[in-house]
Amino acid sequence: MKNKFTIDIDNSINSGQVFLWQKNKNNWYGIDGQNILEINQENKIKSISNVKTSFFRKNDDIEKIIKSISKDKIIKKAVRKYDGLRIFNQDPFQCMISFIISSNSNIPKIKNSLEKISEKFGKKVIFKEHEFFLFPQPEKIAKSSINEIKSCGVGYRAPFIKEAAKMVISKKIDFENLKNNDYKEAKKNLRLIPGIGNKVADCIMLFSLNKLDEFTLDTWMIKILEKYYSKEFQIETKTVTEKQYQILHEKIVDYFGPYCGYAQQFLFKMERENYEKKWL
DNA sequence: CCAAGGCCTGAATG
DNA sequence: ACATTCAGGCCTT
Repeated sequence: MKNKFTIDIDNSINSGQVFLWQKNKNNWYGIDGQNILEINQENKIKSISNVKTSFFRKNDDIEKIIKSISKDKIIKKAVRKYDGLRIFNQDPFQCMISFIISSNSNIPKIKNSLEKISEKFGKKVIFKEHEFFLFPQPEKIAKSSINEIKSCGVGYRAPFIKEAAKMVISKKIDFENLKNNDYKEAKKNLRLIPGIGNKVADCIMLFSLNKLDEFTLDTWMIKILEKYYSKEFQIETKTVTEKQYQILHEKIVDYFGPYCGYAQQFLFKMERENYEKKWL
């Protein structure tokens, strides 16, 4: 019997937030930084480190969150249809690299690139009789050459990736600080990293820095706003400019409230399924 | 402040 | 087959 506290693992993994996951028979296996997670059919979670993980955000009061974001028919429908969809709390470094790679790309390709990066630079480990590669540490990527990084299929993003890793090592970017920063401050800092603009910063903040009060405005979310929310949020320019992004974002946070990140995830999932887009 | 064009790559499209 | 387009953007002009 399904209830509000049951996580729908398949839908949550296949919602554009994580990429290094694979299903083997009935179990899901995923890389999260230096950890590997296994989820079986009964939603039992095991990790290679046996350290308690907050990956599944079980402390979120999901009932309260759902109530809070359920402002209209559209979002209510999405919430109902994708009942167990949850946001994960990822390793920030892996999340940051993932979304730098995501720009101007698509899910299968992002996954492919991240797998190559893990294989090339990450530590090989055996877990549950399967071979995995952990996500590489920042140091490893920072001292690699641009061409080595390029060989993972990331193209022009290679120098961004290297610089991002260097900024983490030098503490110009400190994830623990960013977690304590508010939305605006964290975003300002993240955007110092090359390859991280509005959209990428928003993803990193929602998926790894506990910023539930963000709403990512990628092409899909814009499409959704135009389709279902044209009265509430008018988009004035052809492409969403810096200024427009800010104005729109503020309006949306006003509308959906402090947990609007969840609203984004439900709407995104719904619309992508409508278009039958590919997942992992 | 806004619009336009280039950028790696590979899957999809014609 | 082979060329062209396009995809969860970013950055520079």
